[in-house]
Order: sequence, then C-alpha cells, then structure tokens
Amino acid sequence: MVSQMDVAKRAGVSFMTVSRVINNKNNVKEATRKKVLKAIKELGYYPNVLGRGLNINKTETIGILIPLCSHLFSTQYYTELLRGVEQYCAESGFGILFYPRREESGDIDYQRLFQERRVDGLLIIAPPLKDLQLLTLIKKKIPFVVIDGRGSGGKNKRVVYIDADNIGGASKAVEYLIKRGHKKIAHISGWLYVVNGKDRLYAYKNTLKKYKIPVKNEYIVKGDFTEISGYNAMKNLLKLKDRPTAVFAANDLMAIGAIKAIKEIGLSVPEEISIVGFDDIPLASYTIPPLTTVRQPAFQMGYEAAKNLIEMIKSQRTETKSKIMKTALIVRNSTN
Amino acid sequence: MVSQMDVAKRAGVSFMTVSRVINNKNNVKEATRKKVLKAIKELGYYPNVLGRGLNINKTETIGILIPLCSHLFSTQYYTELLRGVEQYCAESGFGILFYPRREESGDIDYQRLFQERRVDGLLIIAPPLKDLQLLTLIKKKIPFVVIDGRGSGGKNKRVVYIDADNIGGASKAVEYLIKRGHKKIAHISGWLYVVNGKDRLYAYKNTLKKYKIPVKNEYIVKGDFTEISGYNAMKNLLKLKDRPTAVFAANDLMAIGAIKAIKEIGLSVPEEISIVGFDDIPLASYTIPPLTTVRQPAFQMGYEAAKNLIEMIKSQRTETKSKIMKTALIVRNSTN
DNA sequence: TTGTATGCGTTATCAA
DNA sequence: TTGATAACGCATACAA
Repeated sequence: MVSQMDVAKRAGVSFMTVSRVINNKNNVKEATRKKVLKAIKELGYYPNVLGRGLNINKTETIGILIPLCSHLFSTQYYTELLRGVEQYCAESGFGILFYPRREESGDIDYQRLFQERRVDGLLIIAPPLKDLQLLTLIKKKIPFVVIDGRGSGGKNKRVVYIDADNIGGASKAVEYLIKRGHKKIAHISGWLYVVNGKDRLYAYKNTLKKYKIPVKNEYIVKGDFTEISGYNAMKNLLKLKDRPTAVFAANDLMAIGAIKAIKEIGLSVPEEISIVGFDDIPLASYTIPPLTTVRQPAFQMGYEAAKNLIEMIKSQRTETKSKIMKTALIVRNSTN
Repeated sequence: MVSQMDVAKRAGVSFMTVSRVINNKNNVKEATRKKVLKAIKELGYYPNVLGRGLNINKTETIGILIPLCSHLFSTQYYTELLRGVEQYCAESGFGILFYPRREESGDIDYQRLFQERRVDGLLIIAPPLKDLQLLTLIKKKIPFVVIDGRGSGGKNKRVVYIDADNIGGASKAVEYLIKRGHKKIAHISGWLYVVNGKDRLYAYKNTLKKYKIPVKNEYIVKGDFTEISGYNAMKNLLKLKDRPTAVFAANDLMAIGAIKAIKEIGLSVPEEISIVGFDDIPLASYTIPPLTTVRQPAFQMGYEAAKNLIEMIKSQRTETKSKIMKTALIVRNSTN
C-alpha cells in the first residue's frame, strides 16, 4: 500500500507537504506541488479514507435504510427514489452505504452505523409508524432524514421528514371519483404500519365525509401493497350485495390486482367498476386499461432528502426543513 | 465519542483487555469480561470501524458498481439481484457500498474504491464488453466478481463471472418458436454493448442456422432494452413486406413495447404475431396477453456473486469459480 | 490472565 | 513555504 510517506520520499519532501497537496492547501510552492503530483502519479497513490476519517472524524458517507420486503422495495417507486439520492450524493461526493431492512428479522441498530463511524448520517425510508429508534438518534444528535415516515419520530422539530402529500393525493383521487358521479366508493388499503398506507386510508374516509357520503366498513378492505393482496381484497368487494362502482387502491400494484379480479368474473373496467391507484409506476400506463393514478415525485424526494441530510452533516446544524412534496392525479382510462 | 480507553477506565482495566473482550478472545477471565461488558453497556460504546480498519487493513464492506441508466436499473431484474447480494452480505456481516455508474459521464475509477480502502472488493454489474479497468483490477490483485459481463475482463482465469445462460435461454426461446411452426422469426436486440444483449443476438442467429432457417438482416432490429425501443423496432418490422410471424425480444420490456405496436395497428398477439421476451420480470405475467419469456435466477445470481466475492476476500485466494446460471423458458400466452 | 509499546495513514498544531 | 510532533481508535507483538 502506498502512503503519503512513500510519496514524500519519492518527491523528496515531508509527508506533510504531500498532505497539503492532496488537500489543495494553498501554502505550497508551485514547484513543490508539481514534484509531489508527479510522485503521486508515478506511485499510483490514493489517499486512505480510513486514516483520514479517523483523524477528522468524518466519512463522507451516508447510510440508507430501506425496507427490502419485496412488496415495498420491488416497486419502481423505490428505484426512482434511489436514483434521486444517488444524484445528490454524486454531486456532493458522498458515498452511499446500503442497508436494507427486513422488518421480519431483528432490526438494524440505527445508531450503530453512525457510532461505529461507518456513516455521517442516515436516510431512513418508510420506518414504522412509531419508531423508537428515531428518538435515540435525536437524543444522540445523529443526523438523519426520514422519507415516507412523517411522524414516525414524533413531532420533534429536529426531525426532517420528506414525504409525498399522501393525504392531498388520495383526497384528489377520491374527489375525482365523487365528481364523476360515484357514490359507492371502496378502498383497498395499503400496509397500515407505514404512514403512506395510513394516510391514504385517512384521506379516503375524510373525503367521503366531506361530501356527506357515509363511510361503510364493508367498503374498506385491508391490503399490504402487493398485487395479490389487491386481487384478494377485490374478490371480497365483489362478493358484496351492494357492490361498489369505484375503488381507490392505496397503490398501483394493488389496483392492478383488483383489475385482474374484476376481469376474472367478467366485469369490465371502467364501464362497471372504476379503479384509481397511487404511485404512477411505469407499469401503470401499460395495464389494460391504462391506470388512473396519483403520481408522486419519487426522484425529487430522494434528491431533496439527500440534500437535506448532507447539508445537515456539513453544517452541523439540525434545523427542520421537512417537506411535503406535491402529488398529481393522472387521469387515464381505468375511471369512468 | 466513547473509545476503548474510556471503557477501560470505567472497568478498571487496560484498553487491551477491552479490545480482547470486543474480539471475543478467550484469554480473558470471566469476571473481567463481565466488568468490561458492563462498562461497554453503560457507556454505550461501539467499536470504531475506522480505527479497526486502519489497523487490520480491512473494511468488511464490498462495493457494488451498478449501471443506473434507467433502462437497465429500473428493470425489476436488478432489484432481485440486489436482494440476493444483500442476503449473503447480511449473512456474513459485510456492508454494501452502493456505486451507481452513469455510463454517460466520466466513469467511476474502479480501483480507487479499493485503494482508498473504502471496500475490500468489488461487485461489477453489466460492465462494457471490453472493460480495461478490469485488467487493472487483475494486475493490482483487487478482488472482484463480474455479474452479467462474461468476458469483459478477457479470458483470464482469475476473473470470476456470474452470468445467466443467455445463449442457452435465448436458444430455447427461438427453438420453441421454430417448433411451433414459425419460420419467419425476427429479433429485437438489446443494448449490444453489454454481453447480455450480444449473447442473445448470437443465440438467435445460431439457432436459426441450426434449423437451416436463413438469417435475414431485415429481421434483426436494434433496441436498447427500453420499452420504447421495442415499440419502435416493432413498428419497423411491421412495415416489412414479408412480415415476421414471431418475434424474440431481448428483454421483457422491449417485448411489451412490441406488443403495444402490434395492437396499435390492429393485429393481435399471439394469433397473428407471437412474442417471446427475456427476464421474466413480475410485469411479464400481467401483460395482455401474459408474456412467454425466459426466466433468469436474479436472486441466486446476486447471492452467488456476493458469496464468491466475500470468500475470495476472506481467503485471499483468487481461484476461478465462474458460474453460468440456468435459465428456463416460461410459456404463457403470447406465443402460438 | 493482563498490560505496555508500537504502528496503521491521515490531519491539526505549532515551530522553523 | 515547509517540517516535526501528536493524536484519532484500534489490534498485534511482546513482556510481565
């Protein structure tokens, strides 16, 4: 391994001069700098981030804690989010340590990643509704940003949340159905242990109330964001005597499952039943019929979150900059 | 920051004893160990991986270099692959440093990640056909494993490649079409600058030859793995006087684009034109009609690759264990 | 069974 | 403008 010492010997200077050149300090004579750069090149020297990190107590790396249970991660929504995160990290020279969480098994110890000095901060995606570990992070002053987890760490002002406007988006979806004349509107809910699922259910109920439409329990069926759960939920809805004429599914995959169930018994979408999803994954425009859905700005959310986190890390500040990103109703052909 | 020294003071021992406890050395008296563990707990001590890594020259982290151009990364194939990688890393206690490559911009310097001691080895996904950087890694004895890049680093026995059997899988697909009576079979090729695309094209040509069916240039249209490229390619095929009766697309997304183009001019799949894809992404079973395709074991590939890499790192050996993973033809309803 | 000295590669501080 | 020394947290080698 080539160290600054080796470079220094080759260039006939002290290792401190090498360090200065590496770090672009301006108090190095141009001739000396050239000698050093030449030696660096000849020896193929690369600075050792461990040595550096140990000294300055920084790693220029963020950890990303992402749920890996397939029904969440496999959604293209997450790849877009990741792309956004990557974009900002690349711009600011930060690395990304990838920590998939499997909710099932014993969880990851959030603070460990920081305390071990693996990362300078954490990006936490879709944590549980009440995540006590976030409180630990706050107490220990560990920088972190939460995506898709509004409120998971309580209302502490020091927590930065980046969320899509789930309530607004879901309200728009239900409102649209109401304005098209639907009165019997059902909801296939998402995984209710993350805020996305909970908020969309809340908005469904609330919008109905706003328009004086009674909320019927039999019209609310629990799903978990997977296509199969949407399929099963729809099967149940189809058994009802008073069948709904429209369904708002908490994500696109479940909407797709629902469409499958409807077609299977010979009914058609949207003629007999209208369907609205949430996410606007690429697949949404390929279903038959193409899906009316709520788009959330996944890339921007990732980018914003990384930006916030890295600014927090760099500035040492911990001021709140939570953001609710706008959603948009994309009307295609699954609604009537 | 709490260090071994702090723990040592609290427990009334030397920091070396603390180190021994951390590393589960057996030459520590049980009573002493308990004292130390108690102090560790009370102080909330976590070992600093930078200090440790600097000393033992290991990081227990692998770097994953993955193409982020959306047409490759957004495929669910890659999420599955990542899940496999994660699985083995979790089992062996390794971290994953995530390095998306954007082929467009100036590339990542592969060796840098290792030389800077960020990682102990590299997992390189879908490199270019001839990747000179891989030769550097070989020369510098940096552990790495290539996924979806058979041959990118030359035929050096020291390179470990984990690939799906692209040639076998594509051959099965084309053979199936031939056995169903098709003679006019076209191919929508993938991105030909990665081995997956190239091999599938090769297998297409080769299988036709094997069955004495002439290879017609006009039946081969270049795509780049995106849905839109499949759509456009199919448009061109549909303009031919002697239209093909079957199309083998180099991946599912392009197959889906092709189906869209076919439907648009009022023809039907599979009655008038049969389509076969490659990958078997989840979406494949939702298209209308559900797609006949070639399944590759993405999860296992990721798992195997990580296993190979980490074993190389741990054993210091660099023996070749390249693997070609089996593929399977999944017959659904897009073929006739 | 436990402790002391040393060095990993880097940067900060202070001196020259 | 340059260099010497110390320190970051840890584990190895050796001594007690």
